[in-house]
Amino acid sequence: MKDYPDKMTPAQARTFQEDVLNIVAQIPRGRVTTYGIIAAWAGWPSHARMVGRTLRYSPEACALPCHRVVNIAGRTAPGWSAQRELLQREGVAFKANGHVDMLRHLWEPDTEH
DNA sequence: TGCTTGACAGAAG
DNA sequence: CCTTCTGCCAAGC
Repeated sequence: MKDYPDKMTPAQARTFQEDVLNIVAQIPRGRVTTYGIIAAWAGWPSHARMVGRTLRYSPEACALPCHRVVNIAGRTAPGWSAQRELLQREGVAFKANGHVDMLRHLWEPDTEH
């Protein structure tokens, strides 16, 4: 038995987007989370790419700390060099390979402070 | 309707 | 560590 639906209805797509933005808004300063984690928390484990799409194309995302979302390897978004500086400004440590130190900064919605 | 594109993830070489 | 490939799935064309 599957624990999640096969496809999103328009209504579910709206909910998904709201949940994504909602979660992103909760990421504490100096912490980061991943696309996959956000997708899973929104109830759609296999929709990590949708999270990226939502942040990329939602006007609301601009007002949120969307720079605190990186991929699971700690790599910042391609074509967005400013993201790294925004994070460093918050005290996020980067490893020698240019990736975020996930072990130190990874944050999950249910582990809030 | 069918093929291509990603702000992804994971495995392989 | 980096590149490439596969699986993933909504959007665009």
